[in-house]
Amino acid sequence: MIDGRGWRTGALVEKREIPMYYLRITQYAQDLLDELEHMTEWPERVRTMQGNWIGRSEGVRIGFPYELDGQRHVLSVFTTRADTLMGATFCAVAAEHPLATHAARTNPALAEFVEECKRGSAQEAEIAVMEKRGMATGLFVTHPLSGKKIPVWVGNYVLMTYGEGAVMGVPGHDERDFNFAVKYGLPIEFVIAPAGMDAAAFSMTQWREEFAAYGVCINSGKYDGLDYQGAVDAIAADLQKQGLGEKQVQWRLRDWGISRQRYWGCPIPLILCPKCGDVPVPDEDLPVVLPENLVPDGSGNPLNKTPSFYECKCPKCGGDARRETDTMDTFVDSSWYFLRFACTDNGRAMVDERANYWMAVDQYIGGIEHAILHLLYSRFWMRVMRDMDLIKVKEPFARLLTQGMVLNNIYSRHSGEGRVEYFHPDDVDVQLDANGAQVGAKLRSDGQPVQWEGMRTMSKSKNNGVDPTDLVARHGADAIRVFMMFKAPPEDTLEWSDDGVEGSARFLRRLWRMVWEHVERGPPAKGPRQDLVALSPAQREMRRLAHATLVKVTDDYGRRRVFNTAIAAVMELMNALQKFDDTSEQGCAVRHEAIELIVQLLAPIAPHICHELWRQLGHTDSLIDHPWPQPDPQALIQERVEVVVQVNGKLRAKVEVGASASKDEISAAALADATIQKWIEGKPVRKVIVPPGGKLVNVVV
RNA sequence: GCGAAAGUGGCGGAACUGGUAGACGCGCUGGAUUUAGGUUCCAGUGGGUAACCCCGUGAGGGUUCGAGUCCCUCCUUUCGCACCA
Repeated sequence: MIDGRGWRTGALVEKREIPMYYLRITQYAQDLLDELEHMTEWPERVRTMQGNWIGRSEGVRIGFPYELDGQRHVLSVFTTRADTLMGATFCAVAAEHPLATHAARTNPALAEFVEECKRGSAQEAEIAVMEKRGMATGLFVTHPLSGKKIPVWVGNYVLMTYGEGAVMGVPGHDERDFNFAVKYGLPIEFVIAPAGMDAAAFSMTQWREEFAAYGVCINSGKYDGLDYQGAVDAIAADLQKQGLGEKQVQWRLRDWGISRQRYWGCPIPLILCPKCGDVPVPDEDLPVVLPENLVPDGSGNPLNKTPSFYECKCPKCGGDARRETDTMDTFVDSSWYFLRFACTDNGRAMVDERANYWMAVDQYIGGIEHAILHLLYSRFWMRVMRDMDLIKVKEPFARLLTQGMVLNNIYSRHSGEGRVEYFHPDDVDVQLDANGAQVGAKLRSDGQPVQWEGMRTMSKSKNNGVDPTDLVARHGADAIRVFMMFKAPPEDTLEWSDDGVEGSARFLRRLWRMVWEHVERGPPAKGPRQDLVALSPAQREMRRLAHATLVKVTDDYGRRRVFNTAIAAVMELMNALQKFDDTSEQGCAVRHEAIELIVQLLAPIAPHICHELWRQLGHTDSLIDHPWPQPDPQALIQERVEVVVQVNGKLRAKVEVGASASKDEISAAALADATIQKWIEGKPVRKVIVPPGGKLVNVVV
């Protein structure tokens, strides 16, 4: 939608009331919220976002009585700040509220305003930034506690979909109400004294953040002196006595409207009978099958123009009826498709017993953009199926990984008439300065400059997609896997880079060559033989590094679930091993052990190459059947360790001490160091701090 | 606007519990090998400085012996906001 018109047809967009089918997700709000707490294998931020989306708030429903056409009615509002009720100076209702409709009947200006509000956006983001406007209805309601008459306004910021489509206006203690009151000259009353704020600071013209703070009731008659909770409790009790309110839990979550006015979705299996109402399609007539020969012409749902689809008989009374032509939101399908993988061959039921065996999904992967809707709808759908005895589990996804999207460079040229042409990064040569920073880009075919628009999500329209099959053919699937796992943590966006893939391929070639040379040098059939006591310091250090890498990589894969640092650790080990040119029998045995570890550690990332290298190393079993290696505690022991010495928090020297040195020994060694002596010369040493771990000393002078 | 994240060299990122900032890789520079290009190998690579050193994790303040990490204020970017899915 652009400027209130559809971008394709130019048609004016308007809000319209359409009867729709809703799924009552709100009925499960509490359980959907409660269970989040136990879903520890989901990312924290997704759980937080879902919790906020469900949006439980505890407050008070308050009734403002009024008379209309001689009959007594009550305008209901919900508030989390019932303590401010005595400061309510107006009420505001949504444009769709019955009171607004009623008042508009006799008030043309109001009718026009109401119509204007209805034309406005329904999107939360747009409502939030639009100008707050209102108009008096001329109607008044009675304040339930003070008995004062207070005016009812129509506000374009009041949502019909939240609560009952009406709010009380407390300009003294709500910023939105304050601005509204100032704008329209409505009275402002201050009824809360925020802690630590001087009462003289109250202003009738300038909003201050503190006005909304909790505090003690003032100017509130019998409630004066009560704090937030005391006032809420007392006011709720008084309202309840009069039948004009009670404590209530309100949810931000709305019911799920699933009707879509288009034909390429799953049919809603209902028949609309003028006599019997909405009648479900009988089981034996399911599924309802859509015609496949329809072509949308841009003027609404083609099913509405297809009598062969919508004309039918009512299953109850046999009379002429009309089949529902709205179809379902595609989120409906995505809410349970995963269950069907367990029972694809069952054409008689949604699921069968096998789904109970396989569910929940052990590891679900999806983009962060699905953090709320898809993942919440699926959780809801499972609960419904469980309540219908179709399945036994209620949480669909045991562990969730929200992976980042893949980005690539975008290059374009903008022509005069606002047209844009996008060029594939493969067809562009990049110009670099002496540091390797990108300073420009040219199209290879004509040598003329193109504009770089940064790294963005791969898409057809931006012509920056990459076909993985070409790359797999050129470098092998292992190299692509190593690149993708190495480039960034899986949750982060992945910036595509041909050079990066090249680097991963180079790394794997280096590994291949290293194993090859090792195997050539001596028959591994002899097996690794190490006399641990007789290892030289260099051999011992090599062996320590290999086992330390094993510990780190195991932790990264297991507890931390990050792969880029695991691969980096293996690369480090390989770099060290390449410098280790010890060809003695002991040296070869140490190298053999380290190489085997590398092959095993890398196998989850580069399975094909590692499988083959494992066999080259003389094994007859398959690597995938081989148990994960265990570190040798003996190998991890260090005799001497390096200690970093700081003076006033700045790194000044490094000293070596025995691995079992005490704190006193460490600080003595640090203070004895010549460089440190120079730094502390002439200044009294006030403190020497040796934090646990014994890897660092800070000398404070 | 609201909710959720993120911001570290030329680039992607590392630093896990407040303790050596820049691991690892890409790129770049120089050299070796090569008829040449590519490949491979070696060395260097945050900024300033002749050096000692100084400065540096989006900006500004604070806590601490010590802050990329904790606290406060602000800026920017990304995701979501219910009819794109």
